[in-house]
Amino acid sequence: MGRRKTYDREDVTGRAMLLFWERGYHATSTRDLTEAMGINPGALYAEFGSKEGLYLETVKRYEATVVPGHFASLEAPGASLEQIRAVLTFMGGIGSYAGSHYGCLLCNAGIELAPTLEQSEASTARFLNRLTLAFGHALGNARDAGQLLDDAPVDELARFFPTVLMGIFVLARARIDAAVMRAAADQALVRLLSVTRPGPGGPAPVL
Amino acid sequence: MGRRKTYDREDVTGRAMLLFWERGYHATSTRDLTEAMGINPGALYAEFGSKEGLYLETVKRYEATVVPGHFASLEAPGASLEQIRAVLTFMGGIGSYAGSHYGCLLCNAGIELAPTLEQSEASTARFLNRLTLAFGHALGNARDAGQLLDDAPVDELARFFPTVLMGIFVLARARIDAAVMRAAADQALVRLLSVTRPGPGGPAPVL
DNA sequence: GCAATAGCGGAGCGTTCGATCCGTTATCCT
DNA sequence: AGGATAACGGATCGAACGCTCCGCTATTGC
Repeated sequence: MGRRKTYDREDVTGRAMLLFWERGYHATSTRDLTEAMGINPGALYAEFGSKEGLYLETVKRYEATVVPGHFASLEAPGASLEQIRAVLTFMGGIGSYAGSHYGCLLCNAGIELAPTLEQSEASTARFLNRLTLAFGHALGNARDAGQLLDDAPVDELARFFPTVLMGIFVLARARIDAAVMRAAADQALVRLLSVTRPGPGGPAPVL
Repeated sequence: MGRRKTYDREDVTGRAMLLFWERGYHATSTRDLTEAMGINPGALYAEFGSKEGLYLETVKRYEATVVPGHFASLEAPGASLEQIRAVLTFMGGIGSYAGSHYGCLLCNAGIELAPTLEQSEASTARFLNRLTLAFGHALGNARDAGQLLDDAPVDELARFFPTVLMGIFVLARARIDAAVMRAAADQALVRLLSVTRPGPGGPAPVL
């Protein structure tokens, strides 16, 4: 009974996410948030408890929507060489997209909040671990399918690629020339190519 | 004439730098700063004009002291393969050092402030460019000395290595397992090894 | 239709922010 | 020594912060 909410929780969470993503946590005030979300302070605190609570909720949403949008292909059962190449190529090119200066919310969180907010540190660690597992999964599949040399250091590569991506996210947020990101991704791809077994079903040309 | 300052400008700038480095810009209040610097607000504003002015001064100091401490070897006239290997190896190992969760002030600035403070974006771009030139310089020397294959993509590698370092800085700040950083640096080293010419004066074993 | 209830709207809470001001104290020049 | 000057110390400014409260409105069950 009683009045119905005039807002949709997922909708307003998404709007808040965009704001935190673009400006960071501290540079986004509750006033900015309520305006962008189209709700009043009372609703914000009834729904999310605190600014921090709202922030953590936007992180959840990011993990549930944005992250899969880019990495689900790597996490898919059949992920293999082709998916790794696609992800690295795409990330190398993000500098050309409008909005790339948002960077990655979880990478931004790792820099701005990890030192002072334990749950933020945890979310970045979770993200890194997820990426490592995803790349490891795809690399393992590739090796099992005979696409990789037998001595390819799968575990090391699975840690290497996410690190390169973090670097690219930093560059994107600082609006560094897109060519730098592209070069970085290309070199990561060359490293991948160097452990790839030639032959049918093998690598497509990278450069 | 008049009373002498009871503080040393470089000393207090250094203290402020440590605070900004550890906590970021917004999470550091002027009160925190004056306490750590051992001066009162009046002195801060007489000396630096504003919190932002002080911050930009700490960035200058960082560029003048901390950055050369890590990359002067690459910028030195005789820099070559050995120096590149040393820098990458060191950075791959920073996760083992106490204080590595500070990350890199200029990388942190690129994430937290680049979107809202133009001069901060510029400082990160300047840093990236500096690293790219430094690696390019050392790689060029290495090629000229016959340490690299003739078709080694010097310019691309000079953009690749700084990007990997940025990724490592993010990981360090988020207190990710040191093994991840090490693996990332190792793979960058392997990529370098793959364009290295075998022979006398050539590469030492990496792994 | 009417009381009960849940959400809306927004004024305003106490606190902390970045920044300023001024009485006091120390130092320099003559 | 003494006047001029510059920095100290810290109280305090207005604004903005995160957050709360309450009168009002819309919706519910009976």
